[in-house]
Amino acid sequence: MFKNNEAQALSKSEKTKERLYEAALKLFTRDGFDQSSMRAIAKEAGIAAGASYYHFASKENIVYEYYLRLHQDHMKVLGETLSKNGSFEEKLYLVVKTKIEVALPNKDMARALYRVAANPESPLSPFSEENKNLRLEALKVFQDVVNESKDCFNPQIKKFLPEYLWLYQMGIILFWIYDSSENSKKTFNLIDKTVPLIAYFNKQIQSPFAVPFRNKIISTLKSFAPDLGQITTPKKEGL
Amino acid sequence: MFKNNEAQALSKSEKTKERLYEAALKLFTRDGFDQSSMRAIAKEAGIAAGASYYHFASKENIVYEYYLRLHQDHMKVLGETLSKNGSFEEKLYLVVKTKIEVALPNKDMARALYRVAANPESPLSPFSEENKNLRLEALKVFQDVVNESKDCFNPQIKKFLPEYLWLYQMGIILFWIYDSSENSKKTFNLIDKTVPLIAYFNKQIQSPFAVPFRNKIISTLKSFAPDLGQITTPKKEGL
DNA sequence: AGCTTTTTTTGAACACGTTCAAAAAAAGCT
DNA sequence: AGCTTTTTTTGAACGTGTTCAAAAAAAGCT
Repeated sequence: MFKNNEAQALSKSEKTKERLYEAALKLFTRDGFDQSSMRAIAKEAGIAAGASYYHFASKENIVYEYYLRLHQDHMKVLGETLSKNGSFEEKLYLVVKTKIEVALPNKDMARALYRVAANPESPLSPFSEENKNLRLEALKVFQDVVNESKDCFNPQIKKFLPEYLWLYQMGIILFWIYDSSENSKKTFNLIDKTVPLIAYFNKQIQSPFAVPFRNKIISTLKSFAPDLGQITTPKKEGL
Repeated sequence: MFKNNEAQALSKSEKTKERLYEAALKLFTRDGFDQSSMRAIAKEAGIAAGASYYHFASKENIVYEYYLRLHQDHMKVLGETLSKNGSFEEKLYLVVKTKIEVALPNKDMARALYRVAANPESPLSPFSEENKNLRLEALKVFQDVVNESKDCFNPQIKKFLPEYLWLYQMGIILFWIYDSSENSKKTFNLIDKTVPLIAYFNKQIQSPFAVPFRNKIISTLKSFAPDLGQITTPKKEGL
């Protein structure tokens, strides 16, 4: 039944899967997601169309694979450069900037991904139950940004901040997808401006003058924290 | 060539279109957007599948028709209740709340719409060139909210505020689409909390103490005003 | 009424994503 | 080696959104 270690047992299949993934990436990049058919991708990889579905559950799942690897690449880049000693602002800036930089080479894939993301019923949505683990993974980075920086945070805000920073990053990515400026200049400009704004806002809100405003914000944050560990998308909903 | 008034000339065709639209709405509501085939919709309307494409350019275009009517309904509701005399907060609250209320009966359509919205290449995207007019229409409401209220605004902020309020509304709708709470309770709760927050934030920022912060914000708003009259989505983009 | 032009409908066809029973290949076992 | 079981591939088939030439219906015109 169960043979030795799985990694080895699957290695033959993994090879074909890798070939398929690379063929898909090539065609997606060249012709776009919609314009690349599964038949063409399979042909490029040298297998029959039907075989693709042995390796990927769907066409969108190939994009999901891209999503996973993107995250891994991001982690790798951060592992090298995200030092333990930096301000909140510096760290947040680094995380979000590198996220875009890593995704940059294939905007079309990112677009396909966000089309899926916008469909709450899709199991590939970043908010779906199936993606809980990856979401929690991504959240860890922002927990690090908040907890391991030398800045001070209101304890209540500190609790929710990572989840909202994740949402902020989602917003930046969405902006980037729509951004047709040269080299995504506008997106990087937006990051350059909003990260300091967030940091500044956070500092200002610590002032005694800001107490009532801060309380309002805390109250709102509390009610609507994305609660990334618990989000589930409705399978069906009547009327 | 051109006969009398167009409205009358098209009336026969419009009738079939209306039948088709209602059949689509019925099936979408009952079975969902993806689960309703064009063949089934056409059958329900009593015509051949091919004929549907004489009336609607695509399946998604039916959703777009829904989008248009939603806006008209919203305008109708606002026309009755959005008085010229109200605070910024009251007006903003009314606009956003009624927007959701009008859309409420068919969340599935709204979901299908936002799936399209997330695809910048789609001509149906709310950011696309083709939708410029509708976008400007929607913007007018927020211009009214800002200009016709008795509140004071920093002149520079006043200039960009309507476009950002439109984005805010987009965000609320996106939240609503994911919101599976009973009667969309959570979404209304979010509106209840964020509208006062926006109003309060706006008031606070007028204080002399807030000058440096305000300037930072104005600078950012300036650079990234959505500029809703000029957005165009890229047809294709290399690499 | 008869002829022409325009508008609307039809149904077969296309390419697509996906499924699946059957075949082939590989691995495991004695 | 031969047999069994598992893994992987195949290619035909399904239902889908959409297109299009041809047919039908309607409208316009004299």
